[in-house]
Amino acid sequence: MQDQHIEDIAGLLKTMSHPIRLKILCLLENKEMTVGDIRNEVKTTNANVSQHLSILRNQGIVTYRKEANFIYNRIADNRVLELIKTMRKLFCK
Amino acid sequence: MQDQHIEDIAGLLKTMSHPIRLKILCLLENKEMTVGDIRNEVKTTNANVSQHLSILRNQGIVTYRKEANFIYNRIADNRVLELIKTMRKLFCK
DNA sequence: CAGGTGTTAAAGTAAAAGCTTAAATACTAA
DNA sequence: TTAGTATTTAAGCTTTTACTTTAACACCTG
Repeated sequence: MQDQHIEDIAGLLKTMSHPIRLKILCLLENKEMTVGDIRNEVKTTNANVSQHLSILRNQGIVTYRKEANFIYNRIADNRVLELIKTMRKLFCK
Repeated sequence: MQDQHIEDIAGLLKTMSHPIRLKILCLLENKEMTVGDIRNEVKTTNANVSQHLSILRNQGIVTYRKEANFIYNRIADNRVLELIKTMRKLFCK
């Protein structure tokens, strides 16, 4: 594996390696959610959820659409969805 | 996915998310290597490689055997091997 | 426009991670 | 035992990460 791939994948894993962010990704696996929706599932503040979403967006993992004054977040990268599925298969038995 | 699984997987990803550690895991994919072997591939100090190996061992990802005054490291968890293969398929095109 | 809701941004602090250096340990071989 | 090689440990320092709080911004509705 080339060093550039190593760097890229390490960056992705780092982004995914925070429990709150990983949980957000799992929550978004099959649906869109707003910041408020997510905050109801992950016990922390709105601001904190927003900060974690910002990290996920910067990494290109999550994107969103605006509607009224809600922002609906969803996973933007199908490879990440595949990766999550693989991890569930391997580690959730 | 249960919260405990989220925590566990996040911990695993965190361990794998450092470029040096991820590279070590890729190097160990098909063979055993000593600290010195690894240090030749990863440009850093012996002590630093040893510290990263210690983290990988504590996580249960890497194990080792002693022979003379060399220590041969190898991957201990087949699920991690699977995960690396999946990542290569998804992200190294 | 004014008030309310949802989201983001900025600043500060505390905790964790990572690297370097130097010393310590473990083993081999002369 | 002594010297040499391989690896580990510990301490110190710097950088990064994470959370909290507060203020700001965006959009809707009356």
